[in-house]
Amino acid sequence: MGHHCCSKQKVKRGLWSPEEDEKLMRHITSHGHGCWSAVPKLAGLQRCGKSCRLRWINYLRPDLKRGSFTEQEERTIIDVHRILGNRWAQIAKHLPGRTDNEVKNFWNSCIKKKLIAQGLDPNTHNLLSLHKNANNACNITTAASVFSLSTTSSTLTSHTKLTSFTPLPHENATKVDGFEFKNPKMFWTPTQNSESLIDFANEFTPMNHSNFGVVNQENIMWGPSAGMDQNVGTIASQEMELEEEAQQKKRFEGNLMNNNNVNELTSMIEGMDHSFDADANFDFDFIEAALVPCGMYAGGNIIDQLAWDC
DNA sequence: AAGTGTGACAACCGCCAGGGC
DNA sequence: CGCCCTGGCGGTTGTCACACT
Repeated sequence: MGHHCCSKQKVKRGLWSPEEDEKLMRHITSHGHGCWSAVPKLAGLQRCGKSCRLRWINYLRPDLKRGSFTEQEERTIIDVHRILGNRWAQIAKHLPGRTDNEVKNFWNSCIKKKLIAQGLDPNTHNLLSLHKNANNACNITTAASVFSLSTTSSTLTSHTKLTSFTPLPHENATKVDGFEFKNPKMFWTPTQNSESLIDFANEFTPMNHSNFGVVNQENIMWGPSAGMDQNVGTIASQEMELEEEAQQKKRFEGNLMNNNNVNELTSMIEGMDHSFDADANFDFDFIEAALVPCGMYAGGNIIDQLAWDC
């Protein structure tokens, strides 16, 4: 079944030949693509305009990065997917030179299996057995993010929800609420209203400023900073909400997450002595002091940052 | 050597939103 | 307003090379 743009013409389908690539490449480099539906005729191709567009975007474009994904790119995909879900085009924007199709294929053929092998649900990034065995000690052998965030909206300020956490591998385990946390670098403390960590996780919203995120060797995530979004849950008018969003957006500009500063931050944190203390409130001054030199702290968090990219 | 299974990558399909008329 | 066209997106299928039996 042809598309609107090519229904009247006899169109070729399937894999592109080197000759077709050459024609398309020559046409676009000298004339630009303009209206894609006009490209096949102008370039002398018996193809649908849509097919030409796809071929250019996914294969012929000169700024494409070739070769396999690096470990760093893989981490980025996992981290962003945890937050955005299957929004491949958005995820690809965090990987210069990679296309949404490429990211999607890589996810489906590779990352998905790795996560499952690690005992993680690739859709939610939760532990596969987390809900079934909420009262049992939870042991895993592979490092993963300590917790993950999922969203139901692109405006995460009012919808971000902490949904799960994952223990880290270490011989010195600490049990809290039946869960075995191993070698925690940092810890958030349950509120007085939380009967268990699960409750806490389910209750977590950006309004709970006193609670905080966790770090392991690979991933860092953290909750909103103290002093911001205090009124997110009670904003009365739409104007106020829009104003709040505009201010946040301004704060986050130019402060994109990347693995370099994540690694830098991780090494800084690991260099400090922060022993696990389930009763203590998280030391906000510490995290702020660590984040500012890395250029990652702008009164917001990674999650919001990503949301604004949508 | 031939058949079969599998994984990676390429391409297509249907849906949707936005813009022009 | 509805209709049509277009580009963008995500899910899915097709293709091919390679490994295995």
